[in-house]
Amino acid sequence: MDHAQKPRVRFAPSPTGYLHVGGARTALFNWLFARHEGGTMLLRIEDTDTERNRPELVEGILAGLRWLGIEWDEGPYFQSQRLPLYQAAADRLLASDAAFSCYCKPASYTGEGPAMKAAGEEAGKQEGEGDDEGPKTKRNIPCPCRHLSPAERAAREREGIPRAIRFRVPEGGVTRFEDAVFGPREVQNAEIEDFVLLRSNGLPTYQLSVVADDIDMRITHVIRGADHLSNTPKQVLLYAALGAEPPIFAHVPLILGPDRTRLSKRHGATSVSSYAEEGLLPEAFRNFLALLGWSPGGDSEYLRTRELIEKFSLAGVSRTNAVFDRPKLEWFNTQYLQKPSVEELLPYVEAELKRVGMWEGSQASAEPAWFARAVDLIRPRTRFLSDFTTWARAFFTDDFDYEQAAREKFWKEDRLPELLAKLAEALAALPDWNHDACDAALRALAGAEGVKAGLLINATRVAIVGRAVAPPLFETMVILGKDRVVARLKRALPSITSR
RNA sequence: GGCCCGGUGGUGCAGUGGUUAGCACGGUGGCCUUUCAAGCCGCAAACACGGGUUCAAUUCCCGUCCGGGCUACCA
Repeated sequence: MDHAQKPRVRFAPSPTGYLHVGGARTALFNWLFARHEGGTMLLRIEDTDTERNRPELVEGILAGLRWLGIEWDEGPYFQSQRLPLYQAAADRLLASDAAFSCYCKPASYTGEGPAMKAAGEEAGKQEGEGDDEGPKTKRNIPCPCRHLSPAERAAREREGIPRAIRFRVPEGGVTRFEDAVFGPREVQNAEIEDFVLLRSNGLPTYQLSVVADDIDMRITHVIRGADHLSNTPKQVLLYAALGAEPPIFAHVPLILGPDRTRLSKRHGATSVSSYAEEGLLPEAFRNFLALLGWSPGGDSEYLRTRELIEKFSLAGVSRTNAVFDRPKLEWFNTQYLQKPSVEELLPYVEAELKRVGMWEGSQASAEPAWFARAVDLIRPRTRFLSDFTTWARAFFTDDFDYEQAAREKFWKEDRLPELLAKLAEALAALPDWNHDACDAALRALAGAEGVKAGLLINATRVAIVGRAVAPPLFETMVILGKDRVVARLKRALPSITSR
């Protein structure tokens, strides 16, 4: 039955930090794939490292996914609540001699402490700890416990030495698998060390828990960052030892900072939540992220989510690391601020107005139709949601001020107070309040006074919205209404004089 | 250090054993225009380098360089 073959994928973050853009992109690819294939997406929290795990961060990760609009069909599952499964898997491996007990002190049998290269430290992850004393070379010295006799093992058990469980990697041969992105892969088993499955505290390591869970949850496609590519052979070995068929692996390229090094804090905002706070539209962020390491082919890059889902395929995933390009992200945001229907945008603008306390009791909240017209008028000039409450503030509240640069640019002319006072009078006398009437009244005044219409237009704009950059004047006047325009014109006079 | 992956304008992606090497962002010039955007039109800008293989390499192979990943009782 093919309905039984529907793909099952998962996003499996570890709560050691917030949801960062790399994780978000991985989640997005899984989600797009699942939706495209009509499959199932699960969420699994990989919290088996009690040292680094911060339970309180889980909510933030979920919030980030929700903001992005990535919904999961199952979960979240917590590995910390599934420990018996891993224990059982370890027991089976021990029983079949595919694993063995190790009594070494952590890392004591290898060459030495961290012999990592300078570049490896950069991620700024944890404390550098060990100093540059240790040997620069580190060989994969096999763990001596691999060959312990039953008697020796029993002796150690009697002594109560803590033990970890390690996988017994086959002596020779090669391990192969096919990666949907990187193609056929082949690794000499001799290159793989006897990795730890179960720590001495009884908790599983990533290698064990990820495989045990992916088997148990019937995951068909493992779509994850390419940083996991090198460890995949270990997992393939585990699948075999556990008698399970491995899933299809698809490793997606990493996201780098502008300097082509791993994206990190010093490259600026890397958490999804910071983009939410900044006033980006989730769909814009999704569109941007989708194109990092994936190409739909074709010329257009502005792809609504439904199109992304339609077009997504693992075949289009690139093997080259991608650089996070902030300017392009902003471009996408302006696209999503301007192209979709106003109705789609309204909820976001409403939320933004509420966020800064400009919603309650406003015309925007009282008159939905007016609100829609105002947003439609303002949005062509916005780049962020926050623009609605910053430069477009005067559309929603009388409490605004005059931008200094605007005053200097358009309030130079000495006659302005006099002219604007006359304009206020003329406008107040208008029987009908519409674009053409306002336009005619202003131009008539300009003609009569012998000044260019532009002078009045620009000065008036600053007077009624406080900004040099704003929507076309007469449309703005119509939205604001006669009373407000006249009042604001009069209110501005003293400020112009005192310029 | 060892093992592995990658390398097309500044950036994200297309693409091909023979192409005027395509699109988008950004940059730049112009049009439009009451401001500023948007929009439209144009311009500059790339196959990392060195060897091969081949009639022909951006494309296939090797090396170098550069970048990245893994090499944890982290994920």
